[in-house]
Amino acid sequence: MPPSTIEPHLRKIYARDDISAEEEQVVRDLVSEVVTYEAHRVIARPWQDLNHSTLLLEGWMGRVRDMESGARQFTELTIAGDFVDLHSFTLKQLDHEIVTLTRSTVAIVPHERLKQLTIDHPHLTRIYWFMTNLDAVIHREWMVSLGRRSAVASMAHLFCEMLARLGVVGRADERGFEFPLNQSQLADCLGLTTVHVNRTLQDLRARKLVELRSQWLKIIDLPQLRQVAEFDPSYLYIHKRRR
Amino acid sequence: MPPSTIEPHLRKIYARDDISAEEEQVVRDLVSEVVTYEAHRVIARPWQDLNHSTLLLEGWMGRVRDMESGARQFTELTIAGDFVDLHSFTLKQLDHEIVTLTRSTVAIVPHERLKQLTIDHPHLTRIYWFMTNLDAVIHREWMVSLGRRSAVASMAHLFCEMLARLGVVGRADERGFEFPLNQSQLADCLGLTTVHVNRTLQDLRARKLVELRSQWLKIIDLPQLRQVAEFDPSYLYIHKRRR
DNA sequence: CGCGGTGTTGAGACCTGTCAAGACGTGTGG
DNA sequence: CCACACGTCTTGACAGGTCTCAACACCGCG
Repeated sequence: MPPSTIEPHLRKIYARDDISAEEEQVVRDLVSEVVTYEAHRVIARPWQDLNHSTLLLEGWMGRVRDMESGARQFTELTIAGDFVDLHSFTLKQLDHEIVTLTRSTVAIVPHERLKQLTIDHPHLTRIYWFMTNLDAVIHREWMVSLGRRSAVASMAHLFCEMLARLGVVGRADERGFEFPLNQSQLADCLGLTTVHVNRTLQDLRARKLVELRSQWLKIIDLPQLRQVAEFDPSYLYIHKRRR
Repeated sequence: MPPSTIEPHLRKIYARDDISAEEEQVVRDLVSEVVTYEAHRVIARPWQDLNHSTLLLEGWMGRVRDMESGARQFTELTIAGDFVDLHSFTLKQLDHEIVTLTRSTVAIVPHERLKQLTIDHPHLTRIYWFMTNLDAVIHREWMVSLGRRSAVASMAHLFCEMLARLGVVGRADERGFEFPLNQSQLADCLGLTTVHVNRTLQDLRARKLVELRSQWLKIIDLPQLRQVAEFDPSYLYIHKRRR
């Protein structure tokens, strides 16, 4: 496991904008403490009052909506460098759970410090505002998958998305990446059943696009995978632009 | 048609936080001009550079993702008082189209003024940041519909959502509201086909929950409708809280 | 060695999609 | 005032993707 530092978060920022050395220090000083959680823990429950946001340094976490029927829908997967719940700063309470998918190390960022940031650092404020807007962009892409893509295409799309996002923080290359979700969790991302996820995975494997074994996603034919997914990475806004 | 003013927007704000008289004036001064568009126009295309955001004063607009195959997915419906693309301020370009569903009057808000807002008015900045986070909350609710709800339930849920949101800006009561989408557009919101939307609408009508005729959604049995939808309005954050 | 979690398989049902045709309705032009 | 046209809504028959339920296999771990 790489050391748990704020570097991936800075890489995520620098992929979208430039910040000064002073601003970088402000970002580092947002963190009040660093905590490690075991895998499969619920870190925050819906409608609970929150006074800090959680920046994921290492591991995988997710946002899940639970339904009365027992059905679940993941609404986002978060990886090293992502804020898991930056939106809790303005929302104060979340509409979903925050869970760990693997053992995870996080940095705690008190909302009080974010509030001070909105007073003293308009540029960083715009960058963090951008980051939550980026979450919404990813949400929209998932909506397209859930609403309009076939099971194969949406699964392929998810793999392409994670490859691109993990690439930004140095956690993936074109051979593959660690993918810690089981088939049931994958089903809850894609709006499918476990059984169908299993068959879809076999389909992707039979087509010689990817293989998922023991938490590792092996990419066999990226160009074809992208084509099946109709994947266009533009929506991840991986380019610098003054915000 | 009610007069096109910024009042619905202020109502939307006041439903979530209080602002001072001075701040209210700042909000009013964000607007550089007011424009009216005909129905069924594309107002902004994906990846086009934008230097202003669009605040909807009157009418219905939407955000749509177009796919190569010709399939479409609406990702949000916007009504009087909503910013259609506040997120374009930090994104600079959008990942989707902006279209008018009805004749619409909008206020143009130059990004330059929003940038100045982030420098001079941290509280208003947090409120507008909240507003884009609210869009993301609605996105998550749609993801749940697209991924985990049946056709009947997600349609019922959409009607409940629009009732609640329109209520905030005084455009609906418990008898119903104007609903200008045709069945094909409704299908593109719900991730269904037109044919199935037609049958689902008949289902809701047979159950004596709602009737949709000539652009008017008549609500017959709201408690039952909510139950079918498993609708819980908390996610709309319709309560004041210091942001 | 047994156990719990996870992955795999089969058969059948069901929800939603596809395709195609026809009905309705409103505005327009002759 | 009628005829027509176009968009929209409706219907039927059938196909197909995904779900359900149940059983079984695999595997790491205590």
